[in-house]
Amino acid sequence: MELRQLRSLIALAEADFNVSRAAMRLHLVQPAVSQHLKQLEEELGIPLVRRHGKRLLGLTEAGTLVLAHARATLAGAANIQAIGQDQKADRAGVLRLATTHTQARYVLPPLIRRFRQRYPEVEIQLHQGTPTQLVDMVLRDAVDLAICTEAIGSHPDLVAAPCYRWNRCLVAPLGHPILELKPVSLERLCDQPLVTYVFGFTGRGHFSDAFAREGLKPKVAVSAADADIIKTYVREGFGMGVIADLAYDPLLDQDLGKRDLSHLFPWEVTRIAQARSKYLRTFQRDFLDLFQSEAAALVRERQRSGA
Amino acid sequence: MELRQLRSLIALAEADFNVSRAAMRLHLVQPAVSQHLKQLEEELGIPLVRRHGKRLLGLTEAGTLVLAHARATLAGAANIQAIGQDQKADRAGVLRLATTHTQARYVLPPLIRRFRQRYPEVEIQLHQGTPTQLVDMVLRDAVDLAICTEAIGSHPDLVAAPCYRWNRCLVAPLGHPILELKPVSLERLCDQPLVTYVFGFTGRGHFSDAFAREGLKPKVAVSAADADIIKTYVREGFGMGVIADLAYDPLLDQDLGKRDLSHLFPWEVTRIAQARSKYLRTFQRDFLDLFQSEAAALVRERQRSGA
DNA sequence: TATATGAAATAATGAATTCTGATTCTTTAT
DNA sequence: ATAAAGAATCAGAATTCATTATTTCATATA
Repeated sequence: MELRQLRSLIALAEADFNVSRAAMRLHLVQPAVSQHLKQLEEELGIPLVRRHGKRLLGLTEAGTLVLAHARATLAGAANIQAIGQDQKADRAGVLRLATTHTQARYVLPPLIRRFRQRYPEVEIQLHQGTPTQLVDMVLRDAVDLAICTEAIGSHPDLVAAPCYRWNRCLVAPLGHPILELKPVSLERLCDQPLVTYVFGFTGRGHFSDAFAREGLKPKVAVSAADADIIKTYVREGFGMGVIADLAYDPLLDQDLGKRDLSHLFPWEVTRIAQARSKYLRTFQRDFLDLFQSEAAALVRERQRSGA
Repeated sequence: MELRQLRSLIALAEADFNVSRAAMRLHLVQPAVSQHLKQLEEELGIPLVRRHGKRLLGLTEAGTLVLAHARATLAGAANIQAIGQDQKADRAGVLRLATTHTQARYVLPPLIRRFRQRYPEVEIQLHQGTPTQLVDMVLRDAVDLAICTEAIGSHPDLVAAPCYRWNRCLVAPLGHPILELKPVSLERLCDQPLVTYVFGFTGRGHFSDAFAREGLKPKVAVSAADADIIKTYVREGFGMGVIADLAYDPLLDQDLGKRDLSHLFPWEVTRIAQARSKYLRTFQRDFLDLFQSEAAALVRERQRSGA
């Protein structure tokens, strides 16, 4: 068994089992990938992909298993490469982060700035996805670190460190009656249409639960994956917005009023996670430390000033 | 980077950095291994082994890191091979168990017998070691499963399933006064010299703790790694023996009297553990299940009848 | 149904690699 | 100082690998 054969299998899976396309990605030629797959199947003695004649359709059951372990194996090889780079005190490299929109937009920028000052030669890649996708990305070693609020923390192959907590706030166009209401209650939130996050995103689970527990049903007019879109629809008059408190920008959102809602919903904890078996390069670990300490301070500061 | 280079590095470490010997183990010739190491160091750009002229002395710091990840990487490759074997419904293979003496001698035999009936073509390897060594063996993928009482269960890269609990009993030559004493107490155990397990073995930690908590200090005359040796010294009159209740054999130990001590010491839990990222072949998983269910029954039965 | 097209397998070639055996060079032990 | 053990070096043979060219096949289209 050779690493290149495993690479071909993975490329194949990521290219929808189009051999030519997989070969392109690997900077190889189509017959090479065909041969790798053939060799692998011959050595293992079992078919890894389902076929119809010459066309590859997908993985067999065994193939799925093998693919997972092929990923783990190559991740091991990548770790070794990383150790080499690291020990050479090479300050160049790539930092692949996966986050949700809220983090990328409202929390990360000042931290990335500081990080870039320290490591100007490191390329920063920001990947986005739903919390579930983020977890998947770290596990598949498609990214180095995931910053995420939900679905993380429990998986046995992840190591997750808590960073800071946040809650929701209500935003509405200035002059909107809800802004005058002294204590905003869950009932009042049900009076008028809401604009908030789509399911599976940024604490939407706990949001819905809070209403369900009281037997209430909010009228969600529009739901979106990120706060910018939500604010846009709020400005357009579709309803009151419920977004993460982090996502209210005192400067840019002066035309929107804000009410804290932390007495109505549970606090969410944002964590930063890595794959357990991942070797983090020095600058990657530095980013993790930076994020854990500075993000916490930053968010606390912002929550105090904005409240 | 090639898998064979990683194999050479590992063989090197396991052959005390004697290149020729490492090559032998790999069925290669000395220059091949030399080259692998050189290639690896060149690709990574860092020295992996410390040298004195041409002699290799040991790993550098980076080398230690790389070695660990090399093991993980090859374990991944081995997993893939195992999947292949398994899916071919190949009933042959190797089951590598690591246990302490007590398990191998008093618990495993009937289970191994049953397992062999089911899988006559599987070779069973019984490795022995201290609990710490056992953990190390599973983590290094030197064995498939470890059966062990201490030091296991907490490590994040292990999955451990509890199987049964046991406690200690006292053994002494027939006619020994302690055998007549109604309730044996910790104080009485301190009256005369004891023969029991060496430290780091089979619950010796909890054994010593129990005395320490009462401010007592037992007179341990002889300590040994396994119950057979302990019983031998008891027969020779060196003192009273304290061994695992499992290790008293009603047939072979008729010349020794037995007293239960489970009111004096905490129960120990024996677990069976595998590396988290390990793919277990069907027969290996079957053994695990067999052990978990049947060993529990067997031990309960033996504890009842012997008590 | 016949045909065209896109895609995978096959085959042959040439380049690169990997292992080996012989040899030289060093270190360590006597 | 000498012998012995062990590691690096080098050249050659064997193998492997990726490539191009070609054939075979599946699917879409007329």
